[in-house]
Amino acid sequence: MTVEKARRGDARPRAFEEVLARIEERIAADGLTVGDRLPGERQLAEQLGVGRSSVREALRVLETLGVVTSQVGRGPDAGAVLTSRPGSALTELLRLHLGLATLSMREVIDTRLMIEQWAAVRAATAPSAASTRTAAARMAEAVAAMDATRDAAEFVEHDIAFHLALAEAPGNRLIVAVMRALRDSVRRYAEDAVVRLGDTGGLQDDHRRIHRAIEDGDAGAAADAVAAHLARAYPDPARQS
Amino acid sequence: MTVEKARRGDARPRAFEEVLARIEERIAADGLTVGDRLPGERQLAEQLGVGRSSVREALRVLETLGVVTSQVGRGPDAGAVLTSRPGSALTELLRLHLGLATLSMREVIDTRLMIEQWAAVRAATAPSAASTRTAAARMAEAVAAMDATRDAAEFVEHDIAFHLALAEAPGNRLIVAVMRALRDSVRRYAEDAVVRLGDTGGLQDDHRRIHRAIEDGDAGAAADAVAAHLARAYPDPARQS
DNA sequence: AGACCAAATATGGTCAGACCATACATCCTG
DNA sequence: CAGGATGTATGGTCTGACCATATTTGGTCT
Repeated sequence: MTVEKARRGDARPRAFEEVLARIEERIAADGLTVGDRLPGERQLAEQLGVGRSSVREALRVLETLGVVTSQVGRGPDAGAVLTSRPGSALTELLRLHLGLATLSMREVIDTRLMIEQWAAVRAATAPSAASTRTAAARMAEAVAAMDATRDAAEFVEHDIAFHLALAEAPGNRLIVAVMRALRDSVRRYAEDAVVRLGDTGGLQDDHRRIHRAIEDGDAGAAADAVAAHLARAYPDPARQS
Repeated sequence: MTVEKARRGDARPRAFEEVLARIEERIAADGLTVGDRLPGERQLAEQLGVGRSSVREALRVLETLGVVTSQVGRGPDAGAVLTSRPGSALTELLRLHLGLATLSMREVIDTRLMIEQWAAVRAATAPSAASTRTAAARMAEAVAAMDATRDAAEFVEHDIAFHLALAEAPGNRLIVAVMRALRDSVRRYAEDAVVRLGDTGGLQDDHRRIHRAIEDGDAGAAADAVAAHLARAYPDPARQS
């Protein structure tokens, strides 16, 4: 039968969605901000005329999205507190969709290349900005730390710090959050890459080249250095440049 | 029994998190993919030795992250089905964090600039690739549709289509998902921008310039055109270039 | 046979109530 | 006044029940 099941994707109002909307309204109306507390689950349920389980599902969604965290017990810190962790949600998102093969590693690597090139160009364009200075200092520290270790896992940790510092240079929290999620989701892959390469000297040369280009304010060189680095660490079989 | 009391900030293992992990394992082990069904809530609860409410909270998380959708009723399509919608989660994430002032509009606009420049350069570098051809055609359509309307809301709809087509040119689903979320979260802001500008001729000139640069394979011109376009649509008071 | 309608059933959605574990608040004792 | 015992508010979890929905099943009528 060629019957279209049609409209089943449409509005099916669920109680927890209503709760979600009401909580959002409340946040906006009361001007709640990070650190403020929401009413207790039982109280919310009564106020909104729903069961406590529906309230809990709504809070679970907010927690997943990094907007609240829940603490048990009693006192000022107990209950659902507004927070701000866009990063954990992004990380979960990437991890799960990578697992489902909805996203490929190549797409993740390409996205990293986009972000890091952008950040490097921005940083090199404003080499004396405060955020660039901080980032450059942390990048230098990370390079030194990578020099000082022979352990692959430790090397990767400092490598992550290096690239995260780079992404933080332009001072865009959204991009930092995305970058952090990307790095977390490819952490294991990165270790494999280090082990496979064996010699980390080439990677360190790249790191120094990136750092120097930013210090010199040479945006073009910075972009090239980042591209060369990612091409070395994650060679793309499909693209031969 | 290994008693670790778990200090305050440590992992507080919750039943639904265990369920989440087990479902993930199951997806990986059974090689489940988009379209496959998970067992029913009651069955899962029994298998995992937890209450149904805990299973439901786990499923709510997965639904929030765009990994499953739930359908009521009976039959092959009922129950929790694996899907792939990273976009809706990203949109919610951005909307909520913009509401909480965790992210600023400027950061969102800057991220858009990054993505669109990257996409334009990629497209211009491979002007004859299939994905670029498709994208260019849709961009041309969108430009024509914008020419044909005087309604701000309708203009914005086609404008979104134009920019989304641009982002899709390189064929990276992750970046497309991010771009879609960004556009959705600034939709209202975009309408205001159009109304404020009054004349959409300049925007259309930009659109044509972007499209032409891609057709001509001129990566530099494409990047410049995108930057000029976003600077016109969302002037940055802090940056005077 | 076929078409149509009614009952059975599987599924998610929701609620109410109970109980536990936790962690601060309060009170009582010495 | 210090320190422990008790109280209590909070989230976490389970159970059981019922509802709404949508398919499946089976029976009945034409």
